[in-house]
Amino acid sequence: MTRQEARHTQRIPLNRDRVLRAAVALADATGIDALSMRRLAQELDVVPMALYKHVANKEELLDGMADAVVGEIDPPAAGPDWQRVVRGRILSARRVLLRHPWAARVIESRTGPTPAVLAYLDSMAGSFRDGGLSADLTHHVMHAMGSRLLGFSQELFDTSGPSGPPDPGLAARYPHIAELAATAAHDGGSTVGGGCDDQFEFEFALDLLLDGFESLRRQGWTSARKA
Amino acid sequence: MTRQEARHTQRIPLNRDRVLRAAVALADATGIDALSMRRLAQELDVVPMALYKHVANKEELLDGMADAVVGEIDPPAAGPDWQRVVRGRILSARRVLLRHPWAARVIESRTGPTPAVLAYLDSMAGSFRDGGLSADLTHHVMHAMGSRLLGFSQELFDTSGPSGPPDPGLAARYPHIAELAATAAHDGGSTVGGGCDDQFEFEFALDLLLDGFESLRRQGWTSARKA
DNA sequence: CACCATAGGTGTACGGCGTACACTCGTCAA
DNA sequence: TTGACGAGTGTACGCCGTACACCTATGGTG
Repeated sequence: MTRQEARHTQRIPLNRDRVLRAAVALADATGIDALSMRRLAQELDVVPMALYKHVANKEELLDGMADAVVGEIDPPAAGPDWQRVVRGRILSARRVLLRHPWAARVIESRTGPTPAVLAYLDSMAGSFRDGGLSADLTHHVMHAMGSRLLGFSQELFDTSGPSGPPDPGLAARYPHIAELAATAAHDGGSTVGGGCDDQFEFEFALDLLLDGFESLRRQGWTSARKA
Repeated sequence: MTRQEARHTQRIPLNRDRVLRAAVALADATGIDALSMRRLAQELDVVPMALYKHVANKEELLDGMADAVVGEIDPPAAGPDWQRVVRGRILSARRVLLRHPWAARVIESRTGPTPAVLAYLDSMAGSFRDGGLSADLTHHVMHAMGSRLLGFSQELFDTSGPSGPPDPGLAARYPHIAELAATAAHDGGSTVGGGCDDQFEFEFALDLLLDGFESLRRQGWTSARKA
């Protein structure tokens, strides 16, 4: 077998899809900060510049990765109860985001919305409208949800991790936070170590918002502002 | 005047505070992406490595910048109505964040909470507790607020910018979004161009959440979960 | 068949980044 | 006088994204 034949048989040609797949896998495995064009090329057994035949630049690569992730979200389930429909889909989005922890930051960093995100938001707006919310209310509701629509928990800092024993000095400086941490500590649930039950917190906020929206819908809320 | 005297008189010695101040100013002026150690050093008329006598590395510089910004938030006003107190402080935080548009991303990207952020959160937790919310409820409420506590609007994409005339093809592909954009377009308010009234949207979501919290407080809500 | 345009992969190179490390030099205590 | 020390310097290394010129196999056209 000549070298050319060997190369011929073993090497499937690159294409945009394979590049994006590999990028997502690499980000999953090593984190978004470790994702460089050079590293990705190496993973694909190719010289870095080869990637540029399939994506214009790194920004476009990130766009494609964001779209790939958003495309993993389940389609909306049918049903008469709009809160259930929306809730279910958002929790699906959250599961996707948990599979790809880097994705939240990437999606947020896109300057404009990518097609898949637009499609998702459009479909989500449709769910609200189908549920009987006015266009006016739906608009503000979508804003109020913000990135929570895509399952971001948008915590201020990462509550996971080792966390270890609480710093005693910290309790003195930040008494209220210490008190909160104490209440969180002595209930079991899905939180084994020290942290909070992120899933509970997410659903708590989500349901609070959805209930608020439904209440506004029932009372025929309309934005009072006009020129 | 000798060269030494000239140097002596014109050059105030660097210190951590001056470095942080300059970094914030530079980020305000040119954006966070344009902030590099080299560029910052140049701004301070100093060689890049000089900065490392005052900050350990770039991450610590960003930590310091985050703390500086959070430190600009007004202290809590006193008052019997906890919703007013919290609301006022969050709107102050939002004003600060609008002055430093890069700050949201920087704060979010910190791996652990910085001291100023901790102090802010602690004080905020205190406001909830003073308002009569239980430690339990306060805990979940803080999570539900998430980064909104610091005034992040956490929109999915930037609604500012030129935006221009709406793409007609876009309306066909995303009919619900087009409908929402239409409702947003034909009301005046503080939105002159095409975009939404971000301040209205922010306060809408904020008040919805605060009202929800107060409602839970009144009905003596407690998290039902236990081991 | 000969030809050549084209698409995909290569190699080299540039400018920018964060920062390690060894240095100089002015100040000040002993 | 000396010697430690803190602040600023200079050089260098290994990353990064990517412009640009190049090679080469492929496939349509005369």
